[in-house]
Amino acid sequence: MNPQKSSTIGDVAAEANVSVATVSRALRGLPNVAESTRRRIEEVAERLRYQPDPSASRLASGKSSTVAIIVPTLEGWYFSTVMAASTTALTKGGYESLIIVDAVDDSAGRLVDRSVLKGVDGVILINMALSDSKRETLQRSAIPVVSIGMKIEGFSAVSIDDVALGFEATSHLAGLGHKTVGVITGLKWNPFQFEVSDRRLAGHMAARSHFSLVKDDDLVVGGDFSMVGGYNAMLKLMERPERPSALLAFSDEMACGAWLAARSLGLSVPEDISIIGVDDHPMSELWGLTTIAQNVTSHGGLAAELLLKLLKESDDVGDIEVETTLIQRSSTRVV
Amino acid sequence: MNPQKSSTIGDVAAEANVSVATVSRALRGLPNVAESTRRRIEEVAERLRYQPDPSASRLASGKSSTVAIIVPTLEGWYFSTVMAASTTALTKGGYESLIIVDAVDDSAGRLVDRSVLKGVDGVILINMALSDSKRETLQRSAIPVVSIGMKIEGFSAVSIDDVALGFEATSHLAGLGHKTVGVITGLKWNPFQFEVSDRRLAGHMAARSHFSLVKDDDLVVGGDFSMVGGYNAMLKLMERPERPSALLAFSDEMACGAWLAARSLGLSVPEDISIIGVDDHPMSELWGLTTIAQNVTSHGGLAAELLLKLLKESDDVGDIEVETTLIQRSSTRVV
DNA sequence: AATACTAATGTAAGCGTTTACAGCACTGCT
DNA sequence: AGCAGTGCTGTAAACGCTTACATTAGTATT
Repeated sequence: MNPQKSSTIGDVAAEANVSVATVSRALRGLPNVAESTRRRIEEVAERLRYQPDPSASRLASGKSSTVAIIVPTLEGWYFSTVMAASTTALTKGGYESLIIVDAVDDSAGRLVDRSVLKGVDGVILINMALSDSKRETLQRSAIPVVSIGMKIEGFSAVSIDDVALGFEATSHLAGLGHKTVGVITGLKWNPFQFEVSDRRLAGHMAARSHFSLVKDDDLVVGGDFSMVGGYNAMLKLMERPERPSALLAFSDEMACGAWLAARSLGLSVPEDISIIGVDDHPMSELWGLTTIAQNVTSHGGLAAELLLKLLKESDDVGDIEVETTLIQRSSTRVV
Repeated sequence: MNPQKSSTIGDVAAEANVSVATVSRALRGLPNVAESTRRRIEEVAERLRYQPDPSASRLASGKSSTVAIIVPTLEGWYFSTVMAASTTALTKGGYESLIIVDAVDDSAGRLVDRSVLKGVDGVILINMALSDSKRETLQRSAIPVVSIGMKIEGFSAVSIDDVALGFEATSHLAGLGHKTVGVITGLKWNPFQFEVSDRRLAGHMAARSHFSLVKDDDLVVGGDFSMVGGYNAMLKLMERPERPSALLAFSDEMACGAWLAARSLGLSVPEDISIIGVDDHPMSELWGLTTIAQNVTSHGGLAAELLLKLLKESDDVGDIEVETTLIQRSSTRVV
């Protein structure tokens, strides 16, 4: 009936005829406890189904063994994949994952408001653009932070060279003879979070000049990193009198959405239009989509490991820049 | 330099010339504290940047304001979507979300092993089949649990009628005149987690008999709820001499993967084969995929709200069965 | 004016750990 | 025999809150 209070370290100590200190040491594998005592304590703990109370450990030790994973949204393949990878690595390292959705337009901001930061040992930021006040709060908290996908002053980061990526993708297209290339960016995605998209666009623009491509403004339209966004963006792009012969989408999901839009307009890929995406989403191979792979899973894992290292050694570990590679499949061809 | 110890409730109390008890009451909005005092305390707290230490609150109050969201995997649209919805609702309700990946093949099982359960006020299970020992552990912990997608004895659940779903999808196909319908299930998905897939299959089988459809065993092949899985399953299905004229895939992602496979074999949808999926994934509209919608987002939200209610009133709230609806688009047609 | 409430605040005992320090029983050395 | 060292264990003070209970002052009731 009464959900019988679960046993505490004291119960175990009493039952095993030792002090709580010894139980604490024994159960955590610390040295200086006789093998025989340890075994006895473990046996008692098992029998009593003793589980240390995390809150009490935290309060006493100051360590929570949990890290906050902060994301602007949970929607879309990118975020869930990175998060999954980070969580897995963190679990392996003995940490729990507290997930926090901190929409940027949420003016208050979960991050600043709540006392979450006092409850975690570290923070992983996934593609989070921080307002100054949030960055400051985070910095002042003095807990290790690693950012994924975006370099943020003062924190370690795992990222790619988005500018180079934009350039490379475009130059692939240019190399195939395309002069008019449309771009679907991620501008709409997050009002305060232009950065990734902007950098890729900067790379594209550089290539545009370098290869003397058509420079019209209406060749760039905003998506939101989703298939639906890509679909709609493509429709808009195709309203142009002179249709682009190639398309660069800043994510594979948008690229596939655009592909579907193209098809709905009666266009074939790559016969009528070449498409290149970014990510190397698992479905891209099925589509035969040419893309710039960025190994999203490893981003998440690397960041977690970086954080784990910071948590242990606490001296600053540098940034990691992950390589991207062009994977040429059948969605792009010479014009 | 020294990450200057952040201020405690004691600091605030001293600065405001009141006792810690009053500060505690004031900051938590409890009654019985004079407006003037409250304002003064709030002002001091603000100035000192005081944030209560969650571990200490938890230890003292016994409530952690966090709930564990337990999933077998984080991969795939379904899980990330449900999780996102739950997290959002929980945040709104003042709870943090601890995410726990408890792969079933992980014999030990995070759930049983670690003292996670002592650190949370509630649990949301997303499509988790529990071993008996895990269910027992959970039950013994006496904390509220709600299960999504699967009814589990002893816990509240938010789910759909998977058997009916399997029947309805099949009868839609049968109604269009199809006699040979292939099925892509989710068997491979999780070795211990056949249940959802099995129930849908049972519904399908019932319809198969009811409508006198072709009954060959090789009309049912296992996918893993992903596009890639659907693609491969479709390839396998099509090795059959007498090809099915219609396909039921237990998720939209698999359906689309199958669609791509069909195309790679030179088949058109729905001319050569009709396809129906399950979920109403956002991309399904773009494809024109006929599907049984199950409003995944609302599942996550409803479950969270159910849990919130349990957390408050603690009397047993019943189960919720969410409606599913057939959405007919252009991927199915008369044979 | 004495009594009974009520509202605001304070006191202090937990909550269940961790950990610095002390203590004790040996062993081995001089 | 005395002493230092070592290995194991116990004592007790934190950790930073919440909360039952006590106290005080002020107001209303008779």
